[in-house]
Amino acid sequence: MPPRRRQSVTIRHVAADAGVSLQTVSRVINKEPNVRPEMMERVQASILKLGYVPSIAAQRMGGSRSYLIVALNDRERTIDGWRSREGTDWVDQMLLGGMLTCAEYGYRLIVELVDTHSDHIERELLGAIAALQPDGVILTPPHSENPLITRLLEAHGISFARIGSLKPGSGFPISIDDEGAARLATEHLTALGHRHIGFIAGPDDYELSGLRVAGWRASMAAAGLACEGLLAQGDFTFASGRAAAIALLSRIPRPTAIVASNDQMALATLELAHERGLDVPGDLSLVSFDDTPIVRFVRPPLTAIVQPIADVTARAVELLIAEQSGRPVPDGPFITPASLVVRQSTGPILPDHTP
Amino acid sequence: MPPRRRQSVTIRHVAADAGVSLQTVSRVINKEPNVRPEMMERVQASILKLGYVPSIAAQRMGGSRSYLIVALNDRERTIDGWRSREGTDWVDQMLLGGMLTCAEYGYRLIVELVDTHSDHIERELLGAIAALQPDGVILTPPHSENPLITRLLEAHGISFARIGSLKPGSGFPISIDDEGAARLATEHLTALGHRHIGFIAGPDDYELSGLRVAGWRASMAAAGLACEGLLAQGDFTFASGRAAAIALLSRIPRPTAIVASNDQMALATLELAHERGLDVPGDLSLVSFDDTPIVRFVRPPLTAIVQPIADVTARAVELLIAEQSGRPVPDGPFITPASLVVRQSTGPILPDHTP
DNA sequence: GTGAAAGCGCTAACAA
DNA sequence: TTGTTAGCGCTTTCAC
Repeated sequence: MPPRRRQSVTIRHVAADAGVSLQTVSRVINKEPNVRPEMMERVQASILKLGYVPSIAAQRMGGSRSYLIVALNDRERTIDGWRSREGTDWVDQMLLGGMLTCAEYGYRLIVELVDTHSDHIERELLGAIAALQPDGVILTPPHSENPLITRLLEAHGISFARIGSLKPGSGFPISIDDEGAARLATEHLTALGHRHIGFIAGPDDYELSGLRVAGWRASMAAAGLACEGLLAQGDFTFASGRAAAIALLSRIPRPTAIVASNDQMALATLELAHERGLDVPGDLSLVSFDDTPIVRFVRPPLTAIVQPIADVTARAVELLIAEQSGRPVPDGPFITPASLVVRQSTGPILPDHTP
Repeated sequence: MPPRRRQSVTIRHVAADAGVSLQTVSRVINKEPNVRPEMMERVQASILKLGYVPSIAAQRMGGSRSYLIVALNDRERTIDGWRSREGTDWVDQMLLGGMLTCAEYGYRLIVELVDTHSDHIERELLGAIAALQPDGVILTPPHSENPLITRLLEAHGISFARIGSLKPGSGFPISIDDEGAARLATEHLTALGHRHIGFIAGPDDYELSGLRVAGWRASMAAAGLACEGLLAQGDFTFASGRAAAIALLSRIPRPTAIVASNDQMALATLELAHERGLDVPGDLSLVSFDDTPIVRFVRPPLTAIVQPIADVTARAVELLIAEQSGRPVPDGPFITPASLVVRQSTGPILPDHTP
């Protein structure tokens, strides 16, 4: 059994070294007002000299913050992503934006996985809250819209951000501009001359699925194009993407372009196109959503909507910490624009094209 | 400013509900012996009824564990990996193995980034230790061999695992079988008839670099082949891989096969081969190390050594927790075998091959 | 502006 | 086997 470990340098040591009370040191640590500059300097010198760093456990016990932010992800989806090693870097991008921003403010980000479709989700979440006492929680789809979760957080007075959700209600609604992104993708295709543009939607339990469809519809309407028979739905898996692509490519006239709501479904569409002897982009243009690493390595590299997940997560952390600190925070919704990267899976339609 | 949050259900509530002392509840929580079964049941019933979960901050304050394990990664390398979005899923695999295993035991994994080549590495690490008071630390290359880090951890009495390091000394040495993996790769090639097998080594500050070279040398020797002029060195980056590949492919006779110490360098070699009009695997067989997602999506998909990072990390967590709990732990070193996935970048050499 | 007090939720040491 | 006591390191009162 390891020895009982104690803090080597505590606030007490600093106080003694600087010749002030514990309280004064505490005030300096927390950058509170009402401390004379010379006092502050003296204390800070001692802190530096002794290499003092406050214990977050003790800070929390004293009734202050825990300096912990929890990022709540869907267990099944996340683990599947890790196991399958298909290059989905959603979690990495969250860490990139979330961890680094947390670090700037002396916070830490802890990733937690919970089952969305479980009856014991409340128990799991309560456990995490009780154990960690986080100062804030970042909800990711499909948790962002789960009333069990949002209500529980609200009841406990814990601030949270809902990534990928724009509904009003408590918690910061924060998202990329899904509708705008879908418009961007569709307009890119109409500008290339496409008139039959299929769309593969995501599942209904993601709010963003509907928004992306709406963006596509709006863009089609603006270009005076019909949508009938050009919408298929998947659930973000490769298999579902294949099924959707089969439906779209069997249509007559065959669409000359397809926008898929995520990379896996786009990849499935690409594979099917190749199987059917369709050249991409010669016979079929393809736009993907997410821009996970692999879409750059397939042939042809896919034109894709880039999801600025790191930016969105960084934003979420900043809002959470600002609220914690009592700083004024605007209401939102907080929408980050997405961008389109044109690669080699989209091209102009031939004027004499007869599908 | 948010309201001062307190634990809603504390050990006190449970004690009152069960009609026992705080200490008895504490004993039940910590599965200590010397509690009558009926007492235990009564307490556990109350815990379940009230939905009690101990606060790790308070547990830590009481002088017990923090239930936190820190995974220490190199800041620059990690952030570069995330930013470049090249599909490296090292962190994901660490989380997969580490988080899930932590969760089994009621622990949490916290990822920390520190600069290896910094003079303030001690300050950074001390800060993390003081703030978090982790029960264990997982060191990843190139931290695993950094004496500044290992000494500091040792001085603080914190158990740690050194991933990718086999040197004796404190901390659990735990690694994949790098030498065996390199042998596996080389033998695969000799079995296909290759006699000029080049090797691109990693940088010297990674112990595994040397081990992989040793495995290659051993395999070459066993097959009665010479190594002269067939060894080049990179630093795991794409650019360095390209330089190394140029060196190897300029040699006369040109190697008919190359083993690269990681994926990025293998990818660089593949690109160079294509530029020079070399067919893979017709003119050049290529084996990669790591098997990150993208190597399955390039043309041709690369034969690769699979790094069981999740397994290794899970192992590290288990050792750390076992030591924490006072359970007996073997000495190690703990070596996890690697495996080879044969894809389409390796093939037999033609008998009449004249490089 | 600064300091002294009490207490956060829990566990270690001790006593019974 | 169980209960009592005294902290852990910090922050919040509330005095001065």
